Amino acid sequence: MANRKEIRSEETKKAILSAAGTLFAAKGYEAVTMREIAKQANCSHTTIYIYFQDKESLLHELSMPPLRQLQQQMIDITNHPVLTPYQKLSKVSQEIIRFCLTHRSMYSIFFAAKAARVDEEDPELEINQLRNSLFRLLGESLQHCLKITGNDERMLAYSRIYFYTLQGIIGTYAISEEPLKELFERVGPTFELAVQVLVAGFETLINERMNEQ
Amino acid sequence: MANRKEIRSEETKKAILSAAGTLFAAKGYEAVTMREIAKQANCSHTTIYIYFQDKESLLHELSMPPLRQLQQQMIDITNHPVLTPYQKLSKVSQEIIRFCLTHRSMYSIFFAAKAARVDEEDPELEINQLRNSLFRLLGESLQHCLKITGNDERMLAYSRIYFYTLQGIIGTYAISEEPLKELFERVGPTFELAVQVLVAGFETLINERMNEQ
Amino acid sequence: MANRKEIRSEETKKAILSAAGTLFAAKGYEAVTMREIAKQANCSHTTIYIYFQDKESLLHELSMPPLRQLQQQMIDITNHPVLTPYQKLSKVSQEIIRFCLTHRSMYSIFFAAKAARVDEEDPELEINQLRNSLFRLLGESLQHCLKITGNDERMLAYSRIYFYTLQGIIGTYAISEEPLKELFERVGPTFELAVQVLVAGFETLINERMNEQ
Amino acid sequence: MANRKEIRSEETKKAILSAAGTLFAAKGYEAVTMREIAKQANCSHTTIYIYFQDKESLLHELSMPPLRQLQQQMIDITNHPVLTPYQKLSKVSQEIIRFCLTHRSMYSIFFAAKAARVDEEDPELEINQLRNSLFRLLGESLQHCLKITGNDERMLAYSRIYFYTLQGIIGTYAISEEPLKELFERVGPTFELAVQVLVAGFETLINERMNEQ
DNA sequence: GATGAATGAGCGTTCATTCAT
DNA sequence: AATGAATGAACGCTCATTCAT
Repeated sequence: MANRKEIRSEETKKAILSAAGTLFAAKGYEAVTMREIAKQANCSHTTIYIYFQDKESLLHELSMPPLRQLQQQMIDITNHPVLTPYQKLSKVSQEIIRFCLTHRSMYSIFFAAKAARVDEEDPELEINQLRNSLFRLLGESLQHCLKITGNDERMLAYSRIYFYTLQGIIGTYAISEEPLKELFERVGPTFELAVQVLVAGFETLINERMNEQ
Repeated sequence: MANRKEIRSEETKKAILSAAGTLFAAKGYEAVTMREIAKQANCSHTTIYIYFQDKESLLHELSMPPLRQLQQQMIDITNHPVLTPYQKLSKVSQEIIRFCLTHRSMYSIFFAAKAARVDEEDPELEINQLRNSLFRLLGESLQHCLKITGNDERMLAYSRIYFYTLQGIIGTYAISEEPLKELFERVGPTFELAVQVLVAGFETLINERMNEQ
Repeated sequence: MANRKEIRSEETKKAILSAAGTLFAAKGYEAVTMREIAKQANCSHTTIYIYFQDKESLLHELSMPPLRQLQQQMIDITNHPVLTPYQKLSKVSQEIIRFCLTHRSMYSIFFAAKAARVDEEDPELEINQLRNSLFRLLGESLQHCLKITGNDERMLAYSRIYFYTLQGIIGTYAISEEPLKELFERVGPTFELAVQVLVAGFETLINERMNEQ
Repeated sequence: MANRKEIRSEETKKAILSAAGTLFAAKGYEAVTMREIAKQANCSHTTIYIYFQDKESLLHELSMPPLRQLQQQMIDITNHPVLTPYQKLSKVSQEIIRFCLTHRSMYSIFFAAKAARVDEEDPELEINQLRNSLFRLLGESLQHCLKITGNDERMLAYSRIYFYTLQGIIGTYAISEEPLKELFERVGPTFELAVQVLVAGFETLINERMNEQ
């Protein structure tokens, strides 16, 4: 029965993705071998090549669903009826941080400029679209929070600075082996404080500038 | 003439260092092979072993002199008789950023936690000492700027946040291929603005807290 | 058919073992490279790593079965109901010689003191156990033949001398390229004569000593 | 002055030979590198190639003088006016053993069949001549001791057996790291006993055979 | 669809040896 | 005569990938 086979096939693919995800997260992309993935997925290493073109494709495909999930979370927060703009920005930021540290090995795909492989087709475009969408959402969230209208250079600079700090938080802990839970207990409040500091700083500068004029 | 030989030899060594530096910066230490370095340095891969004990030594030798230079610059700025604490912090930060982006790949050596391998000897210790010294200098500079005395938890959190942003700036551009000069013309002012924002933010929070009490 | 594949696989493994055995015997373990073995086995050098963990494992796997066989032969001879002690000693000695010259290079594994690396695990232990067992069997055989009871210093010296001669026979011909059959036709009787000479010599000294007392 | 230079040159060569001798003896031929030899000889590793064609030549040249010395010792013992034939055989054997264990790494040159490199010229011949001479001296010494006249097959077999035991003694301890002095204190008497046993054995067989006839 | 067998390219490193001076 | 610089070949080994079934 074709149906039976399809189900079985889909299961294998999922097993591979799951194994790869776990291993990439645990040891980093480079340090994981195809045979390791195969062993954890309970299949032959050659089987992986039936479903995925190569190792990199695996990583790619692996990163799409959680990215989409993150996107949805960010949209949900953005559209939340009750939260204040600041709360939205803070929550969105926390989600991004949490996501990136949960998928340590993959975050490089969408945060690193290199990820944009230009020689690829639709799937490649999709990940770039997604990435751009996330950045836009974050930028808008910041903009709402700062109550700035228009997309002037100043806003661009603020967005960048905000992004730097986020990137720095993620980069600092992406390589650590500390379990996520402990990590957040230890420095999670500092992450929230960082948002507070940045927003306060932005506002101070905005006010100063208004007074100057 | 022995001189001629020595010059030639020195040139080869420099060519190797230069090639290694460029490649490490471009692709990261792990991803670069000795043969690649040799090809770029226009020599045999075995020649590298005449001048350097192994791949790691190459990286080490490559990173120590600029690190020492950076340390000196930071000390000079810190001890400057005229500059205000804020100016010192800003300048020190700019130097760190400039240094890390000049030596893109190597910054991982002292910014990445991994570098601190305790089972090594003096040379390894030296790099760790240097690193600690740099962090301390930066932390003190921030502390002076914020006029906080004592080393409480709040100061630690602020230091961390400050560090995140720096790390983020560096991480964001470390992988880009953009020439340093252009890069600084384009976003250098944003880096300065980032310091301004952070300091303003810290001060706002400090004041709020004082008013609360 | 899975069978077809299995057979092919088994053939490859055997080809590798055979090639390795021949080469080790001809040139000695250290002097043989994996690529040489592969070439002689008509496969890629990487293929060897499919069947054997590393070079040492190859040697190990190559030497265990014949060693076990030798042990069994020695036990069988020792327990033989009809043979005289002298005949047993002679036969046991011949088997050891024949074995070592059949597996020329590998004899170094258990005759060379180096083999006894204590930092290894079970497999390594097994080969050491085997070796000890062989030596014990040989020693006991000599002791029965000489009708010496107790394990005094004299017996130890005699055992050593007996062992030297055996080792000398093996060492002399281990490096020769002469086919085994021809070799035994040519000097096999001399090997038997050597046992005769040694036993006669031992007995003479034993008698002399008894008369002295 | 040519003389001055020649002396200096000769000194360098001697230094190299001395260094190589020490190192070969200590670590074995294969494990010693040309650079090591050069360092110990206080010269550049390229200098070695001025005096010796390659590494193997070094070993070769190194083995000639001690071999000649051994030959002289054996001749002296053989021609000794007072010693009995048995004493001569025993002494000659002890000298061979002592020599081989003193020059552990080199003994393979003249005891191993491989040493006879056929593609070489006079020097090669010399070492072979020497080797043959040593074997002849030993054989004659044994023959005198056994009082056998003529060179029949039986004598050849006895010579072989005697040689096996010597070879075995040397082979057994050539690979050990035990200092020579300790070694001889520990098992030197056993070496003498071996000669005793063999001679006694030979004599027993000779007598038996005479009685048979 | 799935797999075991097999491979070529490549890794860091070492070495004896040659070249230019 | 002597040397530092430089090299090619080779080492054991790993890996992602392809082939034949």
